[in-house]
Amino acid sequence: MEAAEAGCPARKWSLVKTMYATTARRAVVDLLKGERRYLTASTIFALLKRDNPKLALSTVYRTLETLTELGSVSSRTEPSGEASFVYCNDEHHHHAICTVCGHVDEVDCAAMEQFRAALLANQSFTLDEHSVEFYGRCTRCR
Amino acid sequence: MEAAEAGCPARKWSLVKTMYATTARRAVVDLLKGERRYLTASTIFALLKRDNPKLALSTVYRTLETLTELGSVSSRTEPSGEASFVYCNDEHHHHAICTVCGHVDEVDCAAMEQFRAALLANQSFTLDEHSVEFYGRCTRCR
DNA sequence: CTGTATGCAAATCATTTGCAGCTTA
DNA sequence: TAAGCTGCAAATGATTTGCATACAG
Repeated sequence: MEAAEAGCPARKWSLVKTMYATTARRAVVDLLKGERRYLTASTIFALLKRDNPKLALSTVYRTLETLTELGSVSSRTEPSGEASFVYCNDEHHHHAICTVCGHVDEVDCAAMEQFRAALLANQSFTLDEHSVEFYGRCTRCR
Repeated sequence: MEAAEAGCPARKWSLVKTMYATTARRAVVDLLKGERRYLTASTIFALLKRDNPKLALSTVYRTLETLTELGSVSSRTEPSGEASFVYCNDEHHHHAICTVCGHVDEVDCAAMEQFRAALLANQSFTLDEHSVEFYGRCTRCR
């Protein structure tokens, strides 16, 4: 573990050569775009297995890794320790997660600027990046 | 994976019966209190192994689990997938992590209230819990 | 065709667990 | 002493990897 980059959300772009629009990839993306909530690799695998009987779990993992590098997918770690993934555009990385249905919305956080100023003033901490997750109830579940 | 509790930071208190103040536990707590930065179980194990040659990695894991339940320790997941832990008091759960030295400070976030109001007004999201991590440079590393 | 992606099975690796012996209160 | 710990080694379980085959462009 590197202290200097203790989990700071890295934005890495592989030197993408060519990206084949394969059946498996389309399936994963379509599913995630439709769900809009965090799903584990095995859940995704199970859901897609129906229509793609010969799909392999390793392919799901490889696809999720690729999508994450591209910034189309964001991941988190469930309390159980498993990784889970949501579809999201590359710009936003602040999520409002419904504790009832699991629905994930992206959040606009202009207010974060105030935090940055307060942090610097109060404890001389220069804010560079932040990782935020909000838990609550979405419109439908209130 | 449970959608309804998609990683919402649970605060669980085991029905603590008796807690023996063993050598291993004291060692782990002392180390974490001194470091104040996220350390993985194996790093902790390696550091303590010096003075406690017969310490077992499984004991470190069990101790960290206990401390987490008690609220004395908070954990996160490194990009590598390993879990890492910091000492912290039970009250605060907002960390300012230095991207240079890894030092973890606790953050007072009264400003979060403004977020709550904005979220509700802008996208009808009722904020219950939030998990926040700030990355930046601490006083010493600026 | 040629570079990629996939399936399958085997390999990793962090974390957990069973159990007999050792400690703490 | 008795209820809790610990070490050790074996068991788990998620994620990764090697490789021969199947596709996409």
